[in-house]
Amino acid sequence: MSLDEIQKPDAHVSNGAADPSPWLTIYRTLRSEILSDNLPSGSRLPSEKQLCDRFSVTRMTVRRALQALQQEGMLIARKGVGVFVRRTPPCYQITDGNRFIDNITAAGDTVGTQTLSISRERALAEPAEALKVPRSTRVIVITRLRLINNEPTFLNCKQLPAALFPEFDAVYARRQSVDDVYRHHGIDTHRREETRITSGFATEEEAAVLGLAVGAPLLRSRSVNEDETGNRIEYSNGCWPLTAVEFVFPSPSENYHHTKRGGVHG
Amino acid sequence: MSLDEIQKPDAHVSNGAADPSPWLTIYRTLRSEILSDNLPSGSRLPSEKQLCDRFSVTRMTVRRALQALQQEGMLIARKGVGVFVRRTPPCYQITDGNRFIDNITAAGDTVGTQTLSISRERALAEPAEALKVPRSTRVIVITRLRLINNEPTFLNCKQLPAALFPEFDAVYARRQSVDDVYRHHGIDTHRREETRITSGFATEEEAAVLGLAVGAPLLRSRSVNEDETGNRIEYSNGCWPLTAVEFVFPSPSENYHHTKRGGVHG
DNA sequence: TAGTGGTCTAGACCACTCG
DNA sequence: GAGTGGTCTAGACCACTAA
Repeated sequence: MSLDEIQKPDAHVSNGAADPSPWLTIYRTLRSEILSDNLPSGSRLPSEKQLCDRFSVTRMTVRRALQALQQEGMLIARKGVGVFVRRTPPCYQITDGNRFIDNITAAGDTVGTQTLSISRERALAEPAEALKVPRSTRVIVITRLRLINNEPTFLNCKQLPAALFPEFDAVYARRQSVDDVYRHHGIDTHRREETRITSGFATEEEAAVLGLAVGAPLLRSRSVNEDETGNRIEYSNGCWPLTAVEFVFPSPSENYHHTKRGGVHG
Repeated sequence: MSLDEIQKPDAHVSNGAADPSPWLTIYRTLRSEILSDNLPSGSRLPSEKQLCDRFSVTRMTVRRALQALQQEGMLIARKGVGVFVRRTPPCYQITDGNRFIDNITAAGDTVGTQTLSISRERALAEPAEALKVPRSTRVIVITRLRLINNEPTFLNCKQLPAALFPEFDAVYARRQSVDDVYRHHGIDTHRREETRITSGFATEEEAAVLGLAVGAPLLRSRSVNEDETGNRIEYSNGCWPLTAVEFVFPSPSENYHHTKRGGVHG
């Protein structure tokens, strides 16, 4: 296998020979029409019935193609309404160590924020461990949806030890900025302590806010921030549509690995 | 997270036999049987026809459930043979900056390697840029499948500037170790310069070697290694089944971010 | 109320694998 | 040749949305 094949973005496409199967033809046709902006972002596709006529197949065959495109995040269906082009998937580069907003705006894109919920809860095992506080410590839980160029692109949920930020609500209500909350409480500087990348599949809620199909694959990021004295101040959990993001991690350290006899480096 | 968490909207009715929808019931049933090891890893499921009888539905309904489980990497179908449980998905932690093998063996797992191909090619634009060599420079392309506990888990393709490793084949043939090739050519130490995490969907080839369904979501990692003098010696491209891996990136730098008025930190 | 997508049925033919 | 999964047909009923 060549590297080209590893990098090939086309998933379902097999040999470029003649029509392998009707649904694959429909898949490829619609996909290229979306990518060529022939079906522009946000536009509504012809109804399934109309697509049946166009391609001379039954609904189940059309739906097979639509389902694959939904899984990839290119289409989103709304029951009783229609099927819509979700986005010509751009891929935003997120460089670890930079602020979210700097990553995006540096490329000329605009960032928006919707605060979905703010609540107080008792920390569960995992966030408690990450924040180095006892379980059931009171935490502020804030869920926000980040929009890039007005497209819902990143769903984020932060947990902050409540004791550290007694005036969270007032400050956040005024500025909608967690950074401002930090500053207000005397934290002028902080750093990312660790980032973890995993993945999964969209729950109903995630799918709804991100405009994805339920069960669509997601990239999940989890990180911990600490202030300059090493206090853990934030546990953050977020998810992206699979195709929407590329994480860039610069050189993790200046340590060199010594090659080992008989070892294998990956 | 998975489709398992889908809640039926009209679940207010108390009759215990309330079926949300047949395919979702089948999905959940099979999924729990796999996770509970009732259907052990590697075992063959009853044929679709048998599942139809068991659940009293038609094949299309059974297949709807099987398709979702294939997409998640829990099942893999082999035409003309049957449907098999792929794995009770473990999640391997890969910490950036460590060697591949150290990451895995530290947790007590075993690592194996299958060399799939070795060839010489001319560098395409992207690897050439990453390696800081002109396009069409001769590179050694080596594709390997890494097995963890005898399960194909990581597909990796490295590109090395051919001029730097004139005796690649002889050394690699002897030891099957890229590290040994480095040492043989006087490179005793090297470091990861950058790592990028993206994702995508399995091509036919990737699906075949990883035992996944075509189009199943993948995590892709791309990295560049350099020697102690800063020469780029390796461009590496790999992919994992979505649920098989968690990437851990420790504190990227000691630089602190100053909170910015009106800024938002993500 | 008309149109949409979500689901399901009961068949069918095919390519593939294996004994 | 028997059994398997992959695909497709031509219907059907439902829940949902919008005019």
